[in-house]
Amino acid sequence: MSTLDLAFAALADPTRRRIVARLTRGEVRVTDLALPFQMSLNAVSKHVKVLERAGLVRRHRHGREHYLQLRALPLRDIVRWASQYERFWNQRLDALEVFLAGTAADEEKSDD
Amino acid sequence: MSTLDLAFAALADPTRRRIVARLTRGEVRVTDLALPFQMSLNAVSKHVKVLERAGLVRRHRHGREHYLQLRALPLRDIVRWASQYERFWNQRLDALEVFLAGTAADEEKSDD
DNA sequence: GTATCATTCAACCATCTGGTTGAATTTAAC
DNA sequence: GTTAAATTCAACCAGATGGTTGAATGATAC
Repeated sequence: MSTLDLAFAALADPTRRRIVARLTRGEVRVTDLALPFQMSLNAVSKHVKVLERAGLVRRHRHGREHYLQLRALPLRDIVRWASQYERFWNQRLDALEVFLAGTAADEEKSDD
Repeated sequence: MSTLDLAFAALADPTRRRIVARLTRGEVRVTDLALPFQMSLNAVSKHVKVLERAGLVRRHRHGREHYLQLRALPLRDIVRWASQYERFWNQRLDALEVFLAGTAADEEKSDD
């Protein structure tokens, strides 16, 4: 599986996106991370492992505690990949915009 | 499932990302779309449906032919979501960069 | 050293996924 | 109107996913 595959797949789960969001506030232990979630610690632990495999989380052990840290580079790759298509979301959003855009045609082949 | 969930999940598959890329060159029929892929037409058809459900592809029928069109807005949502974390991939890429960055500390809590 | 805390490992389960094949549907072609 | 084309639908299958519970591991506390 490619790194992009892994990153996209990891972020497809809302629990894992919440974990990513949580990690912006700094390192957390697995147990603390799991607290606000309505699922077992084991389930959260598995989610963390998915994020780790995607390179989105780094872990460093300190005794029996595992501290988790955000690793954002895969997010940059995702932004880069998706940004290729920027010109496609700026154009032809819906019929109204087509109308409003009116004569301001751009170079792309137009179809509806 | 949220729209972000669906978009991330849809893009986690390399075949579907190839389909998205292909659609930037304009509309295609399902059959033509399927040609370069080493899988059955049915498999491609299913991939297209996943992209449709995620709002990344629009279909309009013209007789018995289904023309597929890229819908890029969900990609914009993904870029928006991931870009929240930009500050996290610009900082502390690895130990070397930390060293090179040297005294140029920023406001975020530092941990390793 | 024994009890306890933080975490993972392992097994299990239901559901989803990505592929297949074969039949059905709808439209075009002759 | 029969044949053929474009596509989906349906059933099936193997493997992944997201959750559970219970046991194992490893470090701390006392």
